[in-house]
Amino acid sequence: MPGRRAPEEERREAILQAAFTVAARGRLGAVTARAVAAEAGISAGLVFFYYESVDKLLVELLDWLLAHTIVAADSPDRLSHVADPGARMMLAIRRDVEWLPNQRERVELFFDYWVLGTRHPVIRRKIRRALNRYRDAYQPLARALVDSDPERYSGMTAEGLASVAAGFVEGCALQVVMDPAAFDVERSMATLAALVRAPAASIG
Amino acid sequence: MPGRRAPEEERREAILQAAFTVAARGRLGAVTARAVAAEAGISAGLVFFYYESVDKLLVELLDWLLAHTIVAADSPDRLSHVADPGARMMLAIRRDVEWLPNQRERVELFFDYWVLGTRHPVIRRKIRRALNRYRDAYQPLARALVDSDPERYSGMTAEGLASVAAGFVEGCALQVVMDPAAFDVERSMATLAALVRAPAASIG
DNA sequence: CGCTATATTGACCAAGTGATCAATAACCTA
DNA sequence: TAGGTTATTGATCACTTGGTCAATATAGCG
Repeated sequence: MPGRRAPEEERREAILQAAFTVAARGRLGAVTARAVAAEAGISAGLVFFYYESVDKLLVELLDWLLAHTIVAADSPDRLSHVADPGARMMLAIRRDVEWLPNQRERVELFFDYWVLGTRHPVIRRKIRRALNRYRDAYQPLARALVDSDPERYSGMTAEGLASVAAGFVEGCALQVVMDPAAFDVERSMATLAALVRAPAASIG
Repeated sequence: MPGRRAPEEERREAILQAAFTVAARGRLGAVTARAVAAEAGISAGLVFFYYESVDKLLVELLDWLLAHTIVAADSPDRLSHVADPGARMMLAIRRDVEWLPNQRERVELFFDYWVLGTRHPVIRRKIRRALNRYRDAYQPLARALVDSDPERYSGMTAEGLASVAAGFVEGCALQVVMDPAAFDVERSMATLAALVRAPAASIG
């Protein structure tokens, strides 16, 4: 029954939503034109009417993903009442790590895209930027920490510290995706805290 | 020209080798029966004669990968002359991180398998075990470090420390695959060293 | 009520996939 | 040299994929 209309923007969005549903259910590999169309309750051809190729659809889905969920840049307010730079840093990391298990689907998708990005230049660029943005989000905190006692933190740059912090969270993300049952937020955070707290002057 | 024989084991191995060549060139997605056959200079059908399915071939390739390269369990001898547990730990991490850039192809493949594993139970199990084995390989070092001064490292378990160490290396692997040019071994190690060295009693 | 524009369909295509299998050529043995 | 064994081939099948497109039903407009 051709001809039935829907507001244009809604249709586009509905298709994107359907693509996400399919991806959440069966990962990126399941996102085919036909599968998305079936999920959206439309014909396959219509997918190509709104998105000229599956590739474009995937890129837009990545944009949607990055904009809506991946970047945990929201609510930095909860940190504002914590004065100590070190505690702020740890709290920020904890917040992100705690957030991972709830969003496993999306984290998995992100890794799918990440792998896809190694062959797809456009996606690679987007993923790189997202990761850089994520790392940079830690820099203010890192700088505050380093500046709070330059002598104590000599040899450590804000960039480096931010990089390690982001890397730690990413490592946790890896574990969450790989073996969700075995991942324990408290254990990871406790170890990180103990590691950083340890005055291991002999290490390195 | 059918009928030409080759020693059986050699043929199997040659096919596996061809599969790796193809995978190293075009990632896991490029490993099709025809591509492998072409690389090995044989017909497509013969691939199925030696490996009953492409799936089985992929699993065997993963085994080969894990056995031959991924696990950096070799040469723990270089650590033996380092007495200090902390220094040993750092040296072990450094050794693994330094090893990453040279093996980018294989690390990429490993991540391909890792993603594939989220849908393929057999592969998932193998990957999990490999990662656990890798983490566990750090445990003796971690335990020695913790035991060397229990008071100082109170609140830190050998398991947790090993997990964080492995996670750090995995994080570096992520960076190497995503943005090889931007990855700097020395910077990563220096930051880690500085982070651990910092007597940040206030953190956490 | 027509007329135009367009959103929508479903058939269709070419390409590529895993897998099967009869035919066959080379090998080994007697 | 003959004959059985088997490794090897390449054609072939069924299926899925991205993508195209003529046909068409609907909506909006006069």
